[in-house]
Order: sequence, then structure tokens, then C-alpha cells
Amino acid sequence: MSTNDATARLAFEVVKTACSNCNLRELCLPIGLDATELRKLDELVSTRRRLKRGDHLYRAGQSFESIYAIRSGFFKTDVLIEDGRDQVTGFQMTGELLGLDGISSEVHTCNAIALEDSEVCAIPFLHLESLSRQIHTLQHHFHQVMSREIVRDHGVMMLLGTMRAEERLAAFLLNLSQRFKARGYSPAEFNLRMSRDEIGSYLGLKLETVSRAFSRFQDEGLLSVHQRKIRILNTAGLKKLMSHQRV
Amino acid sequence: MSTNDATARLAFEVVKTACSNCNLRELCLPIGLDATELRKLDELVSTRRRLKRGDHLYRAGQSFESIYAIRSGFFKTDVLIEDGRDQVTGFQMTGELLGLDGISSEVHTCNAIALEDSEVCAIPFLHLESLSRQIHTLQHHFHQVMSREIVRDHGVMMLLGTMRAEERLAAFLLNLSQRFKARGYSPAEFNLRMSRDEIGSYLGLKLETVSRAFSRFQDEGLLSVHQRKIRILNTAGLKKLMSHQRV
DNA sequence: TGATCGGGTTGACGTGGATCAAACGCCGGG
DNA sequence: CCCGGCGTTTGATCCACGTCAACCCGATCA
Repeated sequence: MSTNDATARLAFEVVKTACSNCNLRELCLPIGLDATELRKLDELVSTRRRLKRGDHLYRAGQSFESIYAIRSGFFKTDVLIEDGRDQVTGFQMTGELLGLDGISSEVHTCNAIALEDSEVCAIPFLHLESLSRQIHTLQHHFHQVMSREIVRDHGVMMLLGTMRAEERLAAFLLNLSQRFKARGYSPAEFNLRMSRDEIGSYLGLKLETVSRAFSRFQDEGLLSVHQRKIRILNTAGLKKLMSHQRV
Repeated sequence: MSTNDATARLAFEVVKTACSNCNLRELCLPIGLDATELRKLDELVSTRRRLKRGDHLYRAGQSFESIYAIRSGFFKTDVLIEDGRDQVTGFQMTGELLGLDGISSEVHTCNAIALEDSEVCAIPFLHLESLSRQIHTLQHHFHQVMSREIVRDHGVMMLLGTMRAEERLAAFLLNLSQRFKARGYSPAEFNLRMSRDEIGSYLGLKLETVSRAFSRFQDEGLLSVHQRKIRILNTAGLKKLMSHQRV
């Protein structure tokens, strides 16, 4: 490879990494920034990382330095407690941020694991704080992202605390559907990246219960399910199921 | 009342309100600020609000302008969904912040209700953002507070998703105990500010189940319970109960 | 002092989801 | 092409917690 090739390739990589060129910029941290601000953010988001399916992006206990923006791929986060129990606390997709839990104590409090081959942008947190002292829009947007995470968690608490199995699964599928839609994919047809066991862990159910709920939904004509391939046939029906009044 | 009296009283109020004079400054936003910075924060935290037991500090749907630091008292937050179900998402005490959920959409997403007569400091959020662009320590601390809320929520998800009734109640009591301790109160003896129903809602249980768990703990000599007055007799026992291995 | 009321306790019973167990089907390797 | 393994489905049974209902107790008020 000639020097020119190498340079060209390097330039290409840089372009590929830059926020200003990223097709996620409407979804990710750069929302609302002007050209100058975007350029500053580009400098910040220097490192990219590729992960293979099953790789850990970080582990609970590791020291926290960066948050990560997902460029492509799909992740889960989970927490373990000493006695061996664990729970999936979330599934993250393109444009979403990982690692916010680490800010509080400078140590990651959960594991982040790629559910498919993925690529993330590492954002050194101290740099982000520094830059968001200069760019109000960035600061505010970051606060909104953290707050949105809190609101999302409240939704999950609601789900775990008050919904029954089928309602939980319906809520889960509708949420996924909507997030795929926001990314330009079909809201009606998608592949689950996670196993029944992982869905169950997230929803506070056993995998058998998840499986039965899928079968029931299929029997009722709400979905078609082939392994991890889901087609939503009756969105309204799923929504109705979710708000099934209980005493 | 003479003019002098009024002036004196006003000065007194101001002193009382100032962060620099607040005995919660080690617990609340001012952590780690120097004298100059504290004075700036004082200007920010101008408004105080008193609430009686049962009063709403804010309601879901109201537009978000300020976050609130609890000076004294005790709160719960809860969310409702259309079909009438609701869930308590947290109990907040002295020195803790309320309203972080409102940042994401400029609208409060839950209700905050005083469980006893309380007093809060209103912190206009745009001012806080502006000040935290000037004071790095404040900025970082605020980020930590938001992150801690996320970590706490993960803990609740864990509790709701994997623990059984007695484990949940034990976790809840130990958490309260530790928070009272951090505020200089007895970790072993305290009054619950919330009803069995509210505890149940938070823990994803029915009030009867909560009541039965209390009775069982008392039978086993872990607690003494008289209405809302709790004495923890065997902290280790409660902890052990929490990590009871299941298959 | 007795009546009322709301929160709390306790008991009897029902049920949703966990558990245990078996079988299925897809997929990669020999 | 068959084999072995893993994720999934499905069935039978069990049990923790919900539900329903009665009762209790302390606080408030007439």
C-alpha cells in the first residue's frame, strides 16, 4: 500500500467517524448544533470501537472514563448481584448512549454487551463536560438525554410493578417497533436481537412465560413469530391489550 | 410590626434560605463548592416553598421550570397510566432532588406529593445550567446526581424483576435505614411516612402482602413494628434474607 | 363515652406465572 | 447426510402472591 493510499484511507476513516458526517446526527448528541459546534464535537469523539457479537463494551466494576454512542449494532446492559441473580436493565440501539450509570461513582455499575456486531463512538466524559460548558445546546441536550433515561426507567418500573406477562411483552414489542420506526426501519417487521431468556430477564419473567405469550399473540393473530423474526399484524390490538383494565 | 422588625425578619429569612448556611450543604447540590461559588449558588436558590402533608409539589403534565431540593420533609413521586393504574416511583427525603424527570420534555412526567409538612428550595433549571457552565464542580456534581438516580432506578428494576416479597421489603427497609443514618438519625428506629399501600405500590406488591411480611419479620425477631414505627432488631438477618439464593 | 372512619391485620381461597420435564427444530460440523 | 447442541416450545404441576372478606385498633368527633 502506497503512502498516498494510507493517507486517503486515514482521511476516509476520519470522515466516517466525524459527527458532522454521521447519519445519526439527528438522533444522537449533535442534535441542534451548528457547523462550528459540530466541528468541536468531532474533535471530542475521536475513538471508535468495533465489537463482535458477545463482546463486552464495559463491565461492572471497571473505572468509568467515557460514555459511548452507538453507531451501529445492538446492546444489552445487565446488573448482577452477589447471590448470582442478574437482570437485563435495557436494550440499546443505534444513536443511543451507553454508560451514563458510571458517572455517579466513576465506576461502571453494569455490563454492556453487544448482541450483534457493533460499532460505538467513545466520548471521554471530562471532555464532554468541558465542551458542554462552552456549548449550551450540547449541555442542555445531554441533560435531556440523562433525564429521558430516568423517565424510561420509571416506565420499566411501572411495567414490572403493575403489568401482567402479556401486557409486559406487548409494551416491549411496541417500544421496539417505535424505536425501529424512528430509525427508518419497518415498525411492523423486525428481527429480535435477544433471546427469550434475555427478554424475560428484562421483563421480570421466565423464558417459558415469554415463549407462551408469543404463542398466544400468534394464536390471536396479533403477531407472526418465526424464531426471532417478528411481524406485528395488529398494533391496535397490542395497544388495547396493554391497557386492559384490572381491578 | 416596625420597619426594622420587618427588615430583620427579611434578613433572617434570607439567611435561612441560603445554601451557604444550610445544614444540608454536604448532602445537597453545594457539595465541594468554595465560598465564592456558594454565594453564586445562593443567588440561584431564591425561592422556597412550604408544603403541607398531602400537597402536590408538582403534577404530571405541568410545565417544567425548576428542580427542587428538599430542605425538610418527605415526598413520594408517582406515575399514572390512562387505565387508572399507578405506581410510586420513589420516596425522597431531606437533601434529595425532585423533578429531574421533567428535563427531558420540559414537562413533569410524574406527581410529587408531600408525605409530611415539608419545605423545598426551587432551583430554576435554566439558571442551574447557566451556573454549572461557570462552576465545573457544580456541573460535575449535578451529573453525578442524575446518574445516581439512574443507578437507583436500576436497583429498583432489579428488586421488582427478581426479588420475592420479603426480600423486597427487607431491601426497602435497609435502604431507608441507611438514608436516615446518612442524615444523622437512628438507622435502627424510625417512623415510616408512607402507608402500607404506598410501600406496596413502590415494591410492586399489594398492601396485604406488605402487611404480612411485616408480621413475619416481627415473628422472626427481625423488627418490631408498631403501626408506622419501625425498630430494626437484626440488620444482619435482614441482609441475609435479601440475598437468599434461589435456584 | 360511644360512634365513625381509615389504615392495618389476618384468614380462606383462587390464580398467574414459576418450575420441572419432555420434545422440537434449526444450525453447524463431521 | 446424519449428528449433537442450543434455543425454543409445550405440557403438567406447584406455589407465592393476589383477591375477597372479616375484623381490629387508634384517632377524631359528637
